[in-house]
Amino acid sequence: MPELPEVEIVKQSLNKIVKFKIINKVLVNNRNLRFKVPKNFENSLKKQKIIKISRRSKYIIFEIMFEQYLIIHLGMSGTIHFVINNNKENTNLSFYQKKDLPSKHNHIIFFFSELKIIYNDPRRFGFVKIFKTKKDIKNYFSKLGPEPFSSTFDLKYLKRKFNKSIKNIKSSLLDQSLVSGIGNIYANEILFRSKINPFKKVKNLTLSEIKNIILKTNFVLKLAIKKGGSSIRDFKNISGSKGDFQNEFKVYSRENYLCPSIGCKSKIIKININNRATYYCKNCQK
DNA sequence: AAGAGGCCCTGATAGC
DNA sequence: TGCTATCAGGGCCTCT
Repeated sequence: MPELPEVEIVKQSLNKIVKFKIINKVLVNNRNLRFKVPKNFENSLKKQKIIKISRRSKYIIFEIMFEQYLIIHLGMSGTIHFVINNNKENTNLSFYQKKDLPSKHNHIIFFFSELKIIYNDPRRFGFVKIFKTKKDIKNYFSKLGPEPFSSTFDLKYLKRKFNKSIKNIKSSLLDQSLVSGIGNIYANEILFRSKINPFKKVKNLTLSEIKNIILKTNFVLKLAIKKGGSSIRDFKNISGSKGDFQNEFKVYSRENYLCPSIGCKSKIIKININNRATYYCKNCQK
């Protein structure tokens, strides 16, 4: 599920339902996530007020009074959903209520006065962390490259980085220290729409190709956010409804389908690059 | 020291 | 039906 657009959707929903609310209680059912959930986790958050929820790359950040930061990473299979308390059926939050809740793998539950937030993650590649100072969280994110929408993710920046790299463009887009938030689905989709072969060495990209990559990165990610993200296996937003971007896939998970470009008779190829499934059209992507 | 590969884990699906 | 193998949206760690 979770690349930048999906995490962005979750973040937006969380702001609608728990911003300015107080965490009454935290229950950890399973501490064995990607990293062990620390012993003081529950107590650090108990009775604390959430100021706002933001996002950096694929991380959700809860800013909590006073000067405390909770980050949640959803890994490969993490989802967040919520349940309204029985006695509050008719709150204005009912609209978001999730219909059928997963029962297994509900590892962490955050209780609020009229609802609870549940962190579910079958594969447990996700994790939570708490930072006590702004400096600590800043430091934690210091290795991340710019956000794709940020003005520092520009032609000059990429050209400079690409000149020093022997990598191909596909693995570069997945390199979170180059640009943060793009995952395997969107890397494939961005390259198709840029008409660039995933194997192409970044050193050999022309200026107009790099420009195009920036443009298409923005286009694809923004469209995905607008469509509510991609749902390919499990739920997506916190209400359990699916996103629509999977219907916009041009190449991802479309091996042997006809290339969607008008007039192109080639079939979409699937091949591994750095152990990640890579889909592309040999004819359109040079 | 950048870059490639292994690995953490469960569940869905494909193939026999 | 029931087994085994393969694959999945990520990122940390180790080795070269």
